[in-house]
Amino acid sequence: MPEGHSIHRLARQFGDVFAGEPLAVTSPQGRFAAGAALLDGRTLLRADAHGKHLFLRFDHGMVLHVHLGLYGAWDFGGDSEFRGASSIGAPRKVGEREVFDDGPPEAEGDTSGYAGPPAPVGAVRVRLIGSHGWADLRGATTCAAITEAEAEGVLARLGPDPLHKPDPLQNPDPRRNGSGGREDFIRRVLARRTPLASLLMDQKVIAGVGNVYRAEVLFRRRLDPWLPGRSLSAEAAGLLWDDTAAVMADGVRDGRIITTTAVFWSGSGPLPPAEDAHFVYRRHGQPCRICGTAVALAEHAARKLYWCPSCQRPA
DNA sequence: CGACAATGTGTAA
DNA sequence: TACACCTTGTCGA
Repeated sequence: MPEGHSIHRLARQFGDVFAGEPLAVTSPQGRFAAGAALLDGRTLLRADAHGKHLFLRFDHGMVLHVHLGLYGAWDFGGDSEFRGASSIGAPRKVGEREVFDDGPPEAEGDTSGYAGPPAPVGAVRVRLIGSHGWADLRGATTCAAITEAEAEGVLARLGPDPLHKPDPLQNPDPRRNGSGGREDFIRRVLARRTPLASLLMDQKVIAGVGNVYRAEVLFRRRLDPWLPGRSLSAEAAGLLWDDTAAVMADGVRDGRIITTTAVFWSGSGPLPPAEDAHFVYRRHGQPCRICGTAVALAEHAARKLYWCPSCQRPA
């Protein structure tokens, strides 16, 4: 259920909370037992996200590669120190649930210990345990212990990620840094007859966009989802990339997909409630927030596509 | 309690 | 295009 913004938050969370110390790695469900054994006791060096893929890099060169798919999720918990370092402070988000122990570790004056993870509920594919917290993974479509070379192979199959920093010093690979990615995206869109609705869901064209951002950014740019990519100007494609990057960066900050701020809430006040967070996604039959026309719904490549047939009509 | 949908992808037909 | 994957929340009987 998560789109790229959730995975970037998860990478930050793992880097903040689990990096730098040996981790106990197990597979309570058993399905990942062999992979867990390859990682157990190793120190996490860093956590990276590209699109919807998460890479946890360990000190012996192995990488835990996770893709949450449609309904995968991480649960986190730990002691007060874990909670203080946690970058996930907002209420529950899909794809990143938090469960904190309610016990009184502080009363015992012992911050190094915590009650520990709860007994596994359901199918916990992998469980990571550090000195201050734990993480449980369930329902992921991919969970594998791979080599760095294999991780490079995964990255090579992905297009540019708009959440990557455009700073070429931090991100020397032009294929992966934001500015090179923008040009790459424009090139790939203009080269194809494929409808924009399909191109935005193609992880080789732009990595990290899912069904919600797809619908929302096309609306925000007033683009007809059925337009062929090659019918766009380079400028229009560039603006589509820019708006996607901006709205996904908000998603990383907020822990939610909210695309209507700055339009209805002026951007500085409290965040809008869930029912007002989107322009068209899951608003089929309801009036468009701009023009009042009923939001349309179509099944496209086995996914639901929402758009405003009036606002998003070709000029 | 069962049916169904869900912010996704890979594989087979 | 269809289905498998395999989990959870929601809704209706």
